[in-house]
Amino acid sequence: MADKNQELRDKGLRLTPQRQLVLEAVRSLGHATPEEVAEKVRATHPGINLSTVYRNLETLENVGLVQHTHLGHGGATYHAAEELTHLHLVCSKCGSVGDAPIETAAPFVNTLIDEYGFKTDVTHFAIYGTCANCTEKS
Amino acid sequence: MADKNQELRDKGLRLTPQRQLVLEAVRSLGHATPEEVAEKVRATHPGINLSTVYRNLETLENVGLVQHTHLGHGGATYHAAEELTHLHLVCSKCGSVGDAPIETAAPFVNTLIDEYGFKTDVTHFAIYGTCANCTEKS
DNA sequence: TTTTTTCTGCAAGTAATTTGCAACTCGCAA
DNA sequence: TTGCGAGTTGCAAATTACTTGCAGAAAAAA
Repeated sequence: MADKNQELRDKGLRLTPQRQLVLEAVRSLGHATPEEVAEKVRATHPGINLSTVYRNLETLENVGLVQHTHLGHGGATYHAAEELTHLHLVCSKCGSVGDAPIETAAPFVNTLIDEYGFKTDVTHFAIYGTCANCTEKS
Repeated sequence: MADKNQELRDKGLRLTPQRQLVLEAVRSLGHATPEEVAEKVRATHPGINLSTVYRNLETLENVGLVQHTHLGHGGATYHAAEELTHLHLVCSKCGSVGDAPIETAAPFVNTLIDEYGFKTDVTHFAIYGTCANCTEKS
């Protein structure tokens, strides 16, 4: 607990219960929209305000503890920064979010750098497509 | 002109001036948000309504003449279907949209299919990163 | 031309996120 | 341990981006 306090204070942030709850929620949920984070937090702290969740997600992102990804359809989803070691495979049929190790894209990433000077981090955005499940069904 | 009329009629669509203007705007703009399409169309046809633009983009997408991509930040961008033969390299620093041929990602796409059964079309979403220009500057 | 049916404009409605502001509270400092 | 000041919160209103309902307008078919 002391560590966690430190972790936030080190970034120059105040240690408020709301802030801690938001960070814990993001970490335990893996992938989550702001709405889902709020829901999770409210399970133990009903009074928390949605805009507080939004503000804390932004703040935590600024100090590098969480990051967000656009999984399409306007909604951003957040995850803890330390979990960003995989690609997001989002199924546009069923909406499921799968993972694949980052190495899968390594050659692709290198090609983009070598040929276009474009440095990309494939963990920061979603890869859209159709998952194995949905492919079978159709 | 007769061809273009045919092109829409063949899809079972009515040939309205608004529709034609929206399609032309998408084709001439390359990448564009609904707002930008509306702006372009209004340059020659001030009376056109924004919801008409949205509805036409949706309609045109349904018949396969245009497609949209999520270039992050909630906003969808549209482009003519015939142009969809490249990846979108979006710079998160300067916002510029670059292109790369689809072959660049072919091995990556194949790996996803082979190992995860995940079928993706990399032209449908943006690849985020930092463009060569912005990399130099920093 | 008349009829049928799709489109359009307008206005109101949503959903998701942001912002202004007064009240609050965390952390340092006395 | 108490007090102060800056960072935070809650609330309500504002904004943004898009959607929807509907009546009248205008294509295409008859």
